[in-house]
Amino acid sequence: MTAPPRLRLRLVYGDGLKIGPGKADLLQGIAETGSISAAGRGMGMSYKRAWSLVEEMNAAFRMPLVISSRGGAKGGGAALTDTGQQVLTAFRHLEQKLEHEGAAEIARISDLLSPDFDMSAEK
Amino acid sequence: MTAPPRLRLRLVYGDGLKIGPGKADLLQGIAETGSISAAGRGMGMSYKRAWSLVEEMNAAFRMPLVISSRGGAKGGGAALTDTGQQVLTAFRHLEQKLEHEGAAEIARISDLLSPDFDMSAEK
DNA sequence: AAGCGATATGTTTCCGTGAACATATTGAAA
DNA sequence: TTTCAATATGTTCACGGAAACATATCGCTT
Repeated sequence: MTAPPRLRLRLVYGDGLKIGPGKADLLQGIAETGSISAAGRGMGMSYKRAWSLVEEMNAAFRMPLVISSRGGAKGGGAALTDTGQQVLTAFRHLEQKLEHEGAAEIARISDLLSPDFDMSAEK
Repeated sequence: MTAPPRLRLRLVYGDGLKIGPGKADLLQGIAETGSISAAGRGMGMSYKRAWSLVEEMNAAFRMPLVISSRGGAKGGGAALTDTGQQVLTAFRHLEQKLEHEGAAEIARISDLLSPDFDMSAEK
């Protein structure tokens, strides 16, 4: 039996906006660390890139998903807004549903794979 | 209400193998046209790329998903094997399930988007 | 035997995305 | 009032993947 795959899912809106694992992980990281840069570091992402994604998300929604502050005791920080938390939660639920409800189809594909296709190195 | 997003989902196996919308569409195109190049053309993909994807898939599964022949009256052709048809069908079912079962979560996110984010130009 | 259309495969060119580097700004704490 | 850590933002550079270009091969038709 071949090891199950990781599922990657993203919502693609008509314009450039895409919401996928990258943004979801970033939101989660910000919620956990209280910092854009720390969240980025945690997932091997440059601050520049992390900040760009945050900016993109904040611009796309009615209300920002992330609020941030500069200066102060610890230099600044960031946190999820209520909207941000909602988006993250909904996305995670969607991922979970897919994994559970789609188990049969996924297995059907995995079982057809060549046996020597197991977890090895990844790019 | 913001237009619903397109859902893109892919299965990522440990090594380089990824199965997503591109390969699924290609398989479907081959089934419909009976030709790798015609399928590629139909989706704005070079024959080179289309063929590379086919080669990749054939190598990853126990049995090839696509069989092809060269020469002959019409130059050659290609078709899905039984395995190929199974993989395509399973993937499509997975997509449909996601769209149906995940409608609530998707709406939850879409409703938070800025109103002026509708279908316009796409990349 | 010549032609055609599609598969098969290699080589080179181009471009967008992210990495790397650089700097300015902010405000509480020491 | 100096320091500090994180936000904010711009610029340049390198790399990988896809496109573009180029051939070779095959086998039914005519």
